Amino acid sequence: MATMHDVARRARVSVSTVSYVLTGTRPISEATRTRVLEAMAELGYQPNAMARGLASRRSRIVGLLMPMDERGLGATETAFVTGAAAAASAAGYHLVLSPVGAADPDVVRRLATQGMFDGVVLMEVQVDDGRVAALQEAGLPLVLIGRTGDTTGLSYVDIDFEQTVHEAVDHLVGLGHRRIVYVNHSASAIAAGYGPAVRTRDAFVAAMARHRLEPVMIASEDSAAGGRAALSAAVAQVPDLTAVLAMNESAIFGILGELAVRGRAVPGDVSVVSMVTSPQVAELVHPALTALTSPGAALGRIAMEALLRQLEGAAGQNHQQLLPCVLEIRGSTGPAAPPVGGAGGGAEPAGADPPDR
Amino acid sequence: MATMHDVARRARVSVSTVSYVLTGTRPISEATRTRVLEAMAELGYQPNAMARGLASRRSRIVGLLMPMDERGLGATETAFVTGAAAAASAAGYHLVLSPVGAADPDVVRRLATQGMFDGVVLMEVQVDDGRVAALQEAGLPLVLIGRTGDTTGLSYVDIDFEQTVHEAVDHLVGLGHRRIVYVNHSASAIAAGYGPAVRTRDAFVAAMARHRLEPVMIASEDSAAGGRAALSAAVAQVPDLTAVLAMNESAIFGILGELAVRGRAVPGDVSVVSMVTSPQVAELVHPALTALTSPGAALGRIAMEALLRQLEGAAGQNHQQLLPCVLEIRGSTGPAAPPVGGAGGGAEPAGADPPDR
DNA sequence: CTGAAAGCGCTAACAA
DNA sequence: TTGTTAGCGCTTTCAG
Repeated sequence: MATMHDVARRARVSVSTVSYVLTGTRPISEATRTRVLEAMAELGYQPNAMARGLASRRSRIVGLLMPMDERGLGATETAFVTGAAAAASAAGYHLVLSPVGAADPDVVRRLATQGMFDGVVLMEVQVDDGRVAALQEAGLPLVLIGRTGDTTGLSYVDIDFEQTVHEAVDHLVGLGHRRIVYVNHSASAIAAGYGPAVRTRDAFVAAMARHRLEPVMIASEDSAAGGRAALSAAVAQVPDLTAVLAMNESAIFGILGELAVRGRAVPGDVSVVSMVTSPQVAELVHPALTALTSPGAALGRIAMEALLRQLEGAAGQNHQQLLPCVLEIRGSTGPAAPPVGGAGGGAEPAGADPPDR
Repeated sequence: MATMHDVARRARVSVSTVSYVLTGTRPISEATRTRVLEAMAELGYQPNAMARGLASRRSRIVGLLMPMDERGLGATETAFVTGAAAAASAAGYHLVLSPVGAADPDVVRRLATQGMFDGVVLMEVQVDDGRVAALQEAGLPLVLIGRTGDTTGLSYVDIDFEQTVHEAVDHLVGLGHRRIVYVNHSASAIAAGYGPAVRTRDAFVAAMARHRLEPVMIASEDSAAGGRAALSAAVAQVPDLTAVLAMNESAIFGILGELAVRGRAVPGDVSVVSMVTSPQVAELVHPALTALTSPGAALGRIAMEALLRQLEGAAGQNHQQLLPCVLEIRGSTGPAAPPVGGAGGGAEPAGADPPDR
């Protein structure tokens, strides 16, 4: 490993000159610059990251802090990670993945004071999240994916759940649906103050109220089995429901499976909308799911870019941004079945509706 | 940020003593040790990661190098990442996620010579992968997830594709199936020497030969649409097929969808086995998929542990390990339909099968 | 068992 | 436009 001294000697300049052509923090004559550059190339020189970090107090490492439970990451969270990683990499930063549960702010505090991170992106933020305070106390530049309850003085990027729910409900109501059930995340997630679960719940109530409809919400475990149970509960509570709204990539398949088992055709008898879903997942089933596609990788990228801007430029403004999910109509939604009618549309030419386009 | 000097002063010892209680590289009397520890606690001291790295030439950072194309990661790859991250974190190492295409060994070389990584895990290894050579030249401890063609002198952890395919084929043959079609990854992946695709292809040919059956393989794009096309191609080539073997988490849903559209019941008419699949995915559909469950997170964890052992202990042995996928029989496989029989099982109790449409 | 001091490879004053 | 040099905070000889 060639060092800066080697380069300096070979280019017949001082180390500081070499350093300055590297950092560009002071003017260098074209002649010496090229001499230095040549020397570097000839020696295959690469600046030592640790030495740089120590001397400059900037590691060029950013952290991505995320809880990683046994279940692993869903498609949406994975997209955040890859988006953030790509953005960091593109800007010449390294991205450290740190598994840190929302429950242990102490681990976060330790990480923050080690001087390894120039800044961090915090994922899966809870409405009341101790990690945020720990990070702020450490004075570490910070961007959230998700939001705490009080966001004053914080930078965040999040999905616009309110708008997403409203759009979903409007779509269904526009098709004539009135008995719509919302399948949310688990009761424990809601109780824990998991933002997406809490915000969609509230938005659903509001959206239904706007249409003077009664909001029925069912909590569901994040699994196919949970989805089946949820659908059963939904039908028990609203036997003549015509539409299911869900925000649970894992449960959605159980919901569809249970509908099939019960002989309720999609979308003939029941329309299904999946919120915060990736197109890949939506296309997995037949008919493909009408969905509100999550911004996915874009969210991770935007969060990372906001953080890097904060690191490069002088701190300054907070970046607060909500990204909408975009409605993509596929085959799983259709006009509501006529209010009375026999149970099930068995007589309809089932093959007739040409779902996906 | 308190430094070591502060701690030393407060504990009335020299900096070196503080350092030694931290690293444990030389005996310290119990008395001074506790004095130092107290001083640290009182000051909330955390050793500076960069300074440590510079002085010790060990960053305690390991890299996870992976290609990250637009599509993002599948469930299996995500599991590798989380497994590796957890293992690194548990051992007190930081894990840097670096997106590095198989196509740019130069980027790898640059990363390797920056002195940021104590070692790296390389994912999605191609049979002929320039990154491996780049890493070896840089003298960086290295563990692969996947394998190159020639593995002498290399450490790797990989799925035992040969065994996996044999087990899958044996399962189907044991159920009486003889016309089995294998749906592999895309033709371009196979051509590029993507290990899983190449190895399963060869293993499938061998497994079928062992049973004196003709191996028919169809290449499929990694998408639901690709799966539909693949199933169509399969039926075109083997109209009376009774079983489909697939190793393509994305295509499998298209395959199932197309089977449903063609009125072929699963498993009544056609049995389906999905290889290298996570249980979550297998449970997504109805009937749930008989699958060879991939070791997932375990693979990432084992690879990382092998790397860390290499870093801690004196280099030494290569770790070469193949992990089996375990056969989990669910609802998508059953006895082969009788060799002649009418087209389709129209007379069967239709309620039994899942027609999700 | 403990201290003093020489770096690790770089950045950034300070000085020319 | 360039050189000299004092650190950055720690590890690790070398001495006691």
